[in-house]
Amino acid sequence: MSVGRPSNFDRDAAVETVMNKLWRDGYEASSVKALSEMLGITRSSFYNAFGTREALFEEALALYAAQSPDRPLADAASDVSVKTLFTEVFRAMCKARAEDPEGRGCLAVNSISELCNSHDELGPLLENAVSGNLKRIQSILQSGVENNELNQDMDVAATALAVQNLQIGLNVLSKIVRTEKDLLIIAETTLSALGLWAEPN
Amino acid sequence: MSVGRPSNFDRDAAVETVMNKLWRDGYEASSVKALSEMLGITRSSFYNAFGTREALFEEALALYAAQSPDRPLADAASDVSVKTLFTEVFRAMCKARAEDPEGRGCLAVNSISELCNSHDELGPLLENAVSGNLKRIQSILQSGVENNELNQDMDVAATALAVQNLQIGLNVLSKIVRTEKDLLIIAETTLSALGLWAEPN
DNA sequence: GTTATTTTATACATCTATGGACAAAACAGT
DNA sequence: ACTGTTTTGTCCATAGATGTATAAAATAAC
Repeated sequence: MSVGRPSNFDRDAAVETVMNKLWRDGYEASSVKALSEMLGITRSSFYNAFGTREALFEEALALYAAQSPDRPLADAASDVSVKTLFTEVFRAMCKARAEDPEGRGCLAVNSISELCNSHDELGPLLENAVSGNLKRIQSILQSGVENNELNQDMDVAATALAVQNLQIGLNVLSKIVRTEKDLLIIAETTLSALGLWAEPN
Repeated sequence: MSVGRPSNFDRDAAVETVMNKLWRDGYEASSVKALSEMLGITRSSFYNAFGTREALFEEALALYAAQSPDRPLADAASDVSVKTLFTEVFRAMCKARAEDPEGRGCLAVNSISELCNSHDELGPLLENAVSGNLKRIQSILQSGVENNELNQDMDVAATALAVQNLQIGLNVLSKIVRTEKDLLIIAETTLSALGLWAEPN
C-alpha cells in the first residue's frame, strides 16, 4: 500500500457507480453532493479523489467507451468483413439497448445532447469523440472499398456520416423503442439500404 | 381587458422566451428562478401565470411543434408526392439546424434525451409525441404505396422507423455537424438508399 | 366609491449546492 | 517515537432553488 492514510472506498468501483448515474440522470442532474452521498463518502473525499466533477466525468466516459457495444469499431482488424463488422456491432448495440432495464440509451450520445454547445470544457471533448468515431467508420468503409467487398462507387464520406447518424439515432430512439426486434428493424433497414448489412434478406 | 389587475408582461412572448431557453439549456437547467429572472417577473407571478414548470414546458413544446421544420409531416395533404414531401421536410430541417447560431438541435429530441425514462410526467408526454410522429410517417408512406408512387414491396413499418431514426439522429448530430451541406449529405444518402429522395442523382 | 377579481410583491422556512479551509486521523518509512 | 503523506471529517460562507402564505396594488363591473 502506498504512503498516507488509506482510502475508505474502492476508487474504480466508484467511477463505475458514477458512470451509471451519469448515464441514467445526465451530467447536471448529478451534483457533487448527490454523487458523494451515493458513494458513501464526503464531498471532501470526493474533491480529494477526483478533483472536479468534469474530471470524473471524463474518467466515467473513458470507462464507458471501454465497454461500449461499438467498441469493435475502435480496434477493428483489417481482415474481417466490413459488412459483418457493422452488422455485428449494430446487432450488439440493439441487444444492449433493449436489455437495459432503465432504457438509458448511450452515455456518450446523452452527453452530446446535454452538453454540446453549452458546456465549455466537456462540449469540445464530446465533439472530438464524435469526430474520432466518424473517422473510424470512414476508414473501415475505405478498407472495404479497397478490398472490393464494397461497391467501388460508394461515397465513403457520405456513407460514414449516414452510418454515424444511424448509430446516434438508434441510441436516442432506444429510450422509447424498447424491444430488440424493433431496434434491429431500424438497423437492418438502414444498413441494408446503404449496402452494409451482412445477411441475405 | 378582463377583470382584475392587468398582467405586467406579455404571456405569449414569455412562452417563446422560455421555449428558447429550454431549447438551449434543457429542462433541468432552467429553474423557475432562472426563468422568472429572464422574464423579468417574480416567481410569484410565474407560478400564478403558468402553474408549474411542467405545465409551462408543455406550452413551450406546443409552440415549438407549431413552428418546427417537420410540421408539414403533421398536416400533410394526401395529394402531394411522398418523396417530395420527405425531401422538402428534411431539406428544411437541415437548413434550420445549420442556421441556428447556437446549434441547439431540436427541442423535442433534446427533451427526449434528457427526460425519457427519468421524468414521471414529461417522459410519457414525449413518448407520445414520438409515437404520434411515427404514425404520421407511416401513414404518409402507406399512402405513397397505395398511390403507386412507392415500391409495392416496401415494408412500411420498417421504413417509417428508419425515417424517424434518421430524423432524430440528424437533430442530435446537427449540434456537431454545423454545415447545411454535410447535414444534407446525411439526409440525401439515407433517404436515397431508402428510396425516398425526390431528386435524381 | 365599493366590490370582486387578478396580479404583484414580499417574506418565510427549508433544502440543495459549491468549494475552500483546517484540523484530525491513519497509515509507511525510518 | 518521530516524520512525511494522504485521506477524512467538520466547519464556514454564500448562493441557488422550491412552494406557500399573506398582504398590497391595479383593474372592471356595478
